[in-house]
Amino acid sequence: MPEKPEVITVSKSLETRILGKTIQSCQVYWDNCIVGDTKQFEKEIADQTIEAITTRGKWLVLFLSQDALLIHLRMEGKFFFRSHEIPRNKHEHVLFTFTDGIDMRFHDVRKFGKLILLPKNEVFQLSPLNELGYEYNDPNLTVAYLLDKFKHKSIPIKSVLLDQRIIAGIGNIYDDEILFASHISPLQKEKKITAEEAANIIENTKKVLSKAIEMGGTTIKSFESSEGVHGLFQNELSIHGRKDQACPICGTKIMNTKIGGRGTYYCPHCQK
DNA sequence: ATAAACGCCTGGCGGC
DNA sequence: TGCCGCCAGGCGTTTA
Repeated sequence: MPEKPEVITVSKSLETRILGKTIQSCQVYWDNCIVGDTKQFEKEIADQTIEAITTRGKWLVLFLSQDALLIHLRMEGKFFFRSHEIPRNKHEHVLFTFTDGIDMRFHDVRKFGKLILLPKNEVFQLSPLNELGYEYNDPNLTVAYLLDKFKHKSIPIKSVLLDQRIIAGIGNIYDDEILFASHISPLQKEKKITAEEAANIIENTKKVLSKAIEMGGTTIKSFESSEGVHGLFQNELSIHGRKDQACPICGTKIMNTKIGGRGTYYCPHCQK
């Protein structure tokens, strides 16, 4: 499930493939992945050139001649590049055909991904980007900010880190890794988090995500970057996916449970 | 007002 | 071997 590091990997990959290219036409084969009117989307995006690519939270932001194209990969969204002559795979739901005859194809088995076309000059002030919290490396992400956000609620810290309105870009895998590195139980209620623990969370959020970005993200079955290049961070995961294995610090058997409906891995000895 | 539950989706897996 | 039911899981929507 692409989180910030995987989205950045895809973004870099797209830069090398499509920057400066012009979209000749666009065909949508699954209406529900387009937010707004599909026919309008197809018509509007034609003849626009890809000028820049960035990310905000887990969103890919493609700056075009007139508009910004926002893409959320959700669970299994990815891009493939194919000559326009090659028949469409059943999971390829949107085909962007460039003027050089190459398609960029949005492939999404689970059909959870979303694409939105918005005016580019105000894209960060509009929904959904204006609802996102700070990026993992934003200097505004401080202990005071987190404690203020935590103050009135009583949900587990695990669920708080998944709340994109507070910190944008953390998903289920890095959430477990950040809490393990911080020695905090995912079940800990957020309002009981101390200033020292909040500082740990911030520090480890930066550490874990930076390292993962450096390594190209985590390759699991549902993530593959657009050129088929795989990330390497899966070899660095300390806790996520290691049910019944020994904790790398104390050797205690790693627990797997559900918190807020999400599969959660933690060490019951190291994480209090 | 907040929080839990549901719905969207399909491939893969365990059980029989 | 084949079929069935269940699960994963981000996030918007609905219900409690």
